[in-house]
Amino acid sequence: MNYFKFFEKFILKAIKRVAQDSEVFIDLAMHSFSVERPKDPKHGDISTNVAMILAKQFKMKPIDLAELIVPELVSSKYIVEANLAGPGFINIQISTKFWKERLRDILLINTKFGNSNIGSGRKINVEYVSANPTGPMHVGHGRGAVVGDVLSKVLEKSGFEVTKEYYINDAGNQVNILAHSVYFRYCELNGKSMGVIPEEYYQGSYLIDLAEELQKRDGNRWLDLTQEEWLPPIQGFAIKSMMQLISKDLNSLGVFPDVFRSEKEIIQTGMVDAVMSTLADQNLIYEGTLDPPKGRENQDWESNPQTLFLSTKYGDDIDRAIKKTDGSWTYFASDMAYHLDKYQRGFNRMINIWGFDHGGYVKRMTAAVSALTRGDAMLDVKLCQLVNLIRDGQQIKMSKRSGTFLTLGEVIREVGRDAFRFFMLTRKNDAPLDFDLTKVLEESKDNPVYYIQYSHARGKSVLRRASEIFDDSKLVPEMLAEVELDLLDDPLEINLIKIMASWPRVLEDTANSHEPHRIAYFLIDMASAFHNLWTKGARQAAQLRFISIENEELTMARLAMVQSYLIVVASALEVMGITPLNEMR
RNA sequence: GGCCCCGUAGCUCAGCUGGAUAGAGCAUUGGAUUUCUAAUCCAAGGGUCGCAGGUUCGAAUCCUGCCGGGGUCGCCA
Repeated sequence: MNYFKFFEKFILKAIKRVAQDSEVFIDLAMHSFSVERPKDPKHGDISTNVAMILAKQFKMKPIDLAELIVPELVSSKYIVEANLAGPGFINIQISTKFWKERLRDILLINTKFGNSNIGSGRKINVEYVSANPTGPMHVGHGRGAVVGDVLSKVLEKSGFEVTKEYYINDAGNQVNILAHSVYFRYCELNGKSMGVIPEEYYQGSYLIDLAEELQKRDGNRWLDLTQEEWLPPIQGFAIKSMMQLISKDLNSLGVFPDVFRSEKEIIQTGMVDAVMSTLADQNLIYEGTLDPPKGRENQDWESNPQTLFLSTKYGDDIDRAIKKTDGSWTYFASDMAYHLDKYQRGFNRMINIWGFDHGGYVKRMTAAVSALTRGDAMLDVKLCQLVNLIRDGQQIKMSKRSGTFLTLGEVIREVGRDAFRFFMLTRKNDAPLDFDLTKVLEESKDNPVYYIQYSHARGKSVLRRASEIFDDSKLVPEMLAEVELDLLDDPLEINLIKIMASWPRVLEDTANSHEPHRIAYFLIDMASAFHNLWTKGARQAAQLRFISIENEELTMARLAMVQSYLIVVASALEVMGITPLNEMR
């Protein structure tokens, strides 16, 4: 249960009663008041600006309206106090009874606590990574993979029917170069003198490995053929191998796309042609010339007429080319077809996770989606900023030539899946991220992964200790849900419970904003509240220790809280794709 | 030159889609160890939220214009 929504509904009812009493008609469909947690705890648990927002409709001063609302609120058994403050805020103190009930919710609903139905079963497509199958992925791809994967899990928990999708760019120039690069290495292996590898070819040694594999499989049968003969099969072989490599790395990250969609297939089945003729029917395609970009050197610019899509009609800055001079479709053209393909598969909500260098591409794609679906589908593009790799305080300069290129697979093998996933979400996606290979494995509170895992291990350790004293059957969540919880009354305890109770809200906000980093920050907050309590009990106030032999009732209440904590941490970690640790040794 | 993103404490960054006295970690200083794991905790100092206007009861948040940093700019994907 999202408790903010719960009280929002309650406030709404109170408003209705006040409106009735004062014979005012108010338009509640338009309500947009806030119900939030004030920064200052002195202002209560929740605070609403409803009186300020609706004052005009009531033709009253905010404060006068608030005074009418307050008595209505206090009638709830869950509200112990409501008072007005400042220019017309209503600050509400929620009863401890309410928080104790949330604790029971957690114990009974377990890891499904926080699940909601805001998606109401609607389909949504999350396209992520989509790295070109021309080489191994780097950490930047890993960031996109984690962002997309965690977002997908959040959306699933929020009642959407999610499809995780990877678009394979297996058509066009880059995969041609790939084929040539492999063939070059293949010829070298077979003793043909090839000279220096051309600069535009992919240089990486992984292609030598690939060529060796090819030779092992086929011997020298491709050697003396024409390009027309060798290119298609070798290209197919190379793409397939690269995709295996990429999938393997994704899997080791815990990322498993549901669908791999091939660009080549989309082109070959004629979807692009079909889409373009539809657009032509709508007069959205024309022959024209583009102006050269201003302010930079373009000595090679030739103003040729070309086939353009009228993306300016849908908010783009200029119209965009859809055909190359050789007559083939541009990447944009096939990407339009691909997005229509998604729409036709039933997705009118799409999220794309892209690298930051594709920022200039967003407007034309959202324009294309509105044109192709006549405004029925919406596309949200999330751009992930660069990841800077750092070791021992020094930035690792990535250069494919000098061989200081660290692939995603290598980094995951070094730091582990869980740490990598967590750190990828310690920044919002559009901020650059420093990834420090040394710090990630550091065992201290500077390292949020350890901080959180340690708190979980501590909780587990309490339960292990408890099971030496009590019967195990008493310690399972369902049984702990039955214990008397009123004995939990320390501010630190209530604070922890409040944070745990806000988990559903965090999930909802994340699902609505498409910002998975919020989960990471929530976990840090919650772990901090737990450590506070722990340390205080262990050192400053022995009466706060979770287990006190002489008071079984109190101990059971606290074990219920610890068990709840473990449940919420575990489910937040689960969403992040991270395995909670039971002990740190 | 056009477009997109960023600018918040000495450093790295949050800031709940417009709320009250702007937060956290690191660093600095001073404290807590007969423990359910000190791999933790507590306290203190530290700010013209890049600048200037605008919108309104109210702006770090929305709009406009500058300044600074990054990205990107026809037939690469």
